[in-house]
Amino acid sequence: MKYPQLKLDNQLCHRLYMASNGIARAYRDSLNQLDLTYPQYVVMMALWEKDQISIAELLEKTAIDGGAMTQILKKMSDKALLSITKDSQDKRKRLVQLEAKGKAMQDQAADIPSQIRCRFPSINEQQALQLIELLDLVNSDLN
Amino acid sequence: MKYPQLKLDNQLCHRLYMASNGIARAYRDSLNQLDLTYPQYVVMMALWEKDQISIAELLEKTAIDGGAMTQILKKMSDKALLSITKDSQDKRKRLVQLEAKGKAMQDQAADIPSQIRCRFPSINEQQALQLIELLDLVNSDLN
DNA sequence: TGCAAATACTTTGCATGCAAATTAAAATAC
DNA sequence: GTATTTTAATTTGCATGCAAAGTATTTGCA
Repeated sequence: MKYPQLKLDNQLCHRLYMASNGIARAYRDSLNQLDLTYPQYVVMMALWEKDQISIAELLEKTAIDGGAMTQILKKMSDKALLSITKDSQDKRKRLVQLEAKGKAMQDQAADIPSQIRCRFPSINEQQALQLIELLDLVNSDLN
Repeated sequence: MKYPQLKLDNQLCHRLYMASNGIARAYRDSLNQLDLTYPQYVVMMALWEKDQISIAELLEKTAIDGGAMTQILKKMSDKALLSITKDSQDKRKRLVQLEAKGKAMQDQAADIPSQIRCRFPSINEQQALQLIELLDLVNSDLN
């Protein structure tokens, strides 16, 4: 190997790629029971925290792509999880609010985090917190 | 908020999601100059390390999806970066080998890692290594 | 030997992630 | 006050990631 810096073993990004895909895969069984994809679950978490927010605010909280968000919200609206209304103050904005079904789903989702946690026996609490801390540093550098 | 475990701020997975997408985005400028996407770059790194490997071996090293790999290799083959031949021993297998253009690209790619590294001024070397260590633990639990 | 099971890939259909173009409405500029 | 710019979303086209189905070979086992 001519350039050690090009070895896959030395790539932080490749590890993030594998971890991100792998964890999303780990969520799949739990989320299938709620008929949610991972990005849709993220939208639900954002709305459970704060309902009645604009799409722009939802984009900021979730870091989901804007183009994808339009499609995601349409599907979630079709599933009666939420509804979208025009903001009467600023007609460019649209407001997202949870419907009854979406609100009720929160109780069913409450167990998911611990289910996922069980999938990572090699990581103790301290390491999980450390990982979060380091990822926050990474993300802070991404603009 | 009824369930603190559902807060976005407490989600390791969401941070991984943001970091993975964000870093891949950070690679984009550099990779555009080589006319490569990030997964294609990963394939190149795998082949620079070890040429003449089967698609199965490439899948294992890169952790790219099998269905996607077929398409990715086709595009890379169209770009004359590599070629694919049938294994004469086992006709189910196909072997991937770098073409001249793909081999030459390694020199141009050699600067990419340091370019990316500069995008993360908040992370020192020790933290980068620690992050790699923790991600390896995560990935080891993802079998 | 003969055939079911496993392997190595490919194909298909759906759900994003992303960049770029587009539309509509509000904010600013002059 | 109208033109220009900015902001909020949607649309479009392309590249995966993923599950499931399909194809071609090779193994394994009776």
